Amino acid sequence: MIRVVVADDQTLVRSGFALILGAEPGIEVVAEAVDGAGALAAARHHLPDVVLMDIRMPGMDGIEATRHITSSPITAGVRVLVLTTFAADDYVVAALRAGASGFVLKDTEPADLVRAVEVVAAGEALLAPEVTRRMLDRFARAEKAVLTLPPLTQREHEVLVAVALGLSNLEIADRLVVSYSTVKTHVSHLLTKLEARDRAQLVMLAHRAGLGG
Amino acid sequence: MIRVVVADDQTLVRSGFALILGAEPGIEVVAEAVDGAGALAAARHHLPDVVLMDIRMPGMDGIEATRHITSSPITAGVRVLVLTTFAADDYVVAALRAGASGFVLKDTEPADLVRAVEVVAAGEALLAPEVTRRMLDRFARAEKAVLTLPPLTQREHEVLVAVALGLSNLEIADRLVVSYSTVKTHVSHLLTKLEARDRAQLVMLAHRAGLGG
DNA sequence: ACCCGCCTCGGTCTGGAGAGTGAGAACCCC
DNA sequence: GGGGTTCTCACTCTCCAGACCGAGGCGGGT
Repeated sequence: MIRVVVADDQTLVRSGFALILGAEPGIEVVAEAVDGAGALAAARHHLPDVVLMDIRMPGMDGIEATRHITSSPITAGVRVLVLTTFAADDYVVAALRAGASGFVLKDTEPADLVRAVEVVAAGEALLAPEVTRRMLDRFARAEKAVLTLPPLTQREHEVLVAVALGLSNLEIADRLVVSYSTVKTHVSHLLTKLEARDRAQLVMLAHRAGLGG
Repeated sequence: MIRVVVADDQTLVRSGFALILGAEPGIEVVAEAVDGAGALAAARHHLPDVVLMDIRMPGMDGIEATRHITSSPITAGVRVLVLTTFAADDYVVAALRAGASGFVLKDTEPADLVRAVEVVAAGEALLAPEVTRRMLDRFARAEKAVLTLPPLTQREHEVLVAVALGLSNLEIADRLVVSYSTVKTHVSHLLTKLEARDRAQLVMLAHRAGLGG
């Protein structure tokens, strides 16, 4: 039996979801909440499998409540399924950062809502297709932003990584088991190839290229 | 009518998927391919709505083929739904970077596979629950990884940002309209506070703290 | 009035960074 | 064998980075 808490400030919406879920044989709605604080309290008290959380609520909003639930050891294991009307980017990202396990739109078919609850209760995550598309776009854009480095030799690449870690030439020499002079040669080549002036710019470029975390 | 190309090197698997999809009223399998090159050729020739793409294939693999399909203007609009046995992180990330619109596991129920094809054909994106979970974890980890800096004064913060950009002390002095000596003082304080040895480490720490892009 | 933190500036001194040059060894390709 | 690239190492020289010192102005808090 999947135990669910439904949190939404709009009575009609909340009742509707509770009815839909309650009608399902394997699902039981153990509590309802009208704001974030209530949702948090219900989560702590009932320790449900899933909290169906609206984002826009008076007082503590759904994002904040989600953050508390997912970060508190007391409510560890309680999954949050976020509900919203629009798939606005800011909401999605904020909800994901807050630790939400799912993101579904309010115009979802009842059957899909039930399925989403079941999936999330099983420990999986699920996003509405529109939301997934937006996330993938973000992913793609984030990846395109990285700097592409000119072709570097194997050794130069290793030295660049070491430089990006903040190591001195002497430390790099020790790390790669070569002489101090050799390291300086490689660094000098890197400065030329990457059109950098000093190792500080080298560190910057390496990080922008995704080499240093 | 949704037109689909099925690409998989394993004959049984390929035929199975083609049968499942072909049996659906709204779906038509227009071509099959046994490797990445064949998938790419079929995509260019038939311009299907969806290419069902296996990752592991001889010669050009599914990732590479996906990259070609999504980046070529000829096959613009052709969606790629990636199929795999395991939700290995590297595969997922690589597929997403390559521009895949979906990611489903081979043990998916036939009905869910059909649904995935329909969703992807509609221009949306869809990920298998396990895959979504992994992506969310990545998201969460990427956010948690940022370094928290010790309290810095306003001026120190400005100098740190400038250092992170790769500027020299003289350039920073010009940028902030102060003397060279003043910049050195601030930098020296930064080195002490952040427990860094030189400005290279300062650049690294600044980037890890999310100050430099 | 006093203290304290921040910002400002100047001085000296040491060490490492980086430029520039030359050169030997290993490897691959034609 | 000759030409190319890469990796290796050494030497000189210049210059900035950074440590360390002191000091004045300015604002807030006791």
